[in-house]
Amino acid sequence: MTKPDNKDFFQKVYEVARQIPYGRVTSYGAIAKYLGAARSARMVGWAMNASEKKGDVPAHRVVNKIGLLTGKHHFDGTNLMQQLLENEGIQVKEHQIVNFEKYFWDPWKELQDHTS
DNA sequence: TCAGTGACTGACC
DNA sequence: GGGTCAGCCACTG
Repeated sequence: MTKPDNKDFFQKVYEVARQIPYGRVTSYGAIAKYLGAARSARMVGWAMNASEKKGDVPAHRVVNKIGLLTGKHHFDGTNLMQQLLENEGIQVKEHQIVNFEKYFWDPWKELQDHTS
C-alpha cells in the first residue's frame, strides 16, 4: 500500500499507452514488462480493451510482439486499426506492421523510469 | 462458486 | 527449427 504503485495495473497501462509517440507502436509484452508483469501480457490486452472504451488511449498503437494487429478484430471497423496506423505513417500489410522494429517503441528503453 | 476464455509471452521438448 | 505447455489476472456464463 505504501508503495508508489498505488495505481491500478490498468491505470498504469493507460499511462504508458498514452505516452506512445505519434507514428510509433509497442507490444503488450513491452508494456507488461515495464510494469513488472511481463507474464501478465494478457492483462495488458484486456486493459487495452477497457481503455479503448475510454478513448483516452491509442490502443491501435499496441500490437503483439511480432507486430501483428491481433486486436484489430476488436475495433469498430474491420480495418480501422490498420487505417489509424497507416494514417500515422506506419505501413501495415496483412494485418502486420512493416518494419516493426523500426516503429517499435520500447517504454522500458524510452522512458527509462525503471532505474531510479 | 467453479470453470472457461482472452488484444500474450517465454520456456521447453 | 517448429510445435506444445504453462503462467498471469480479470471478466463472463
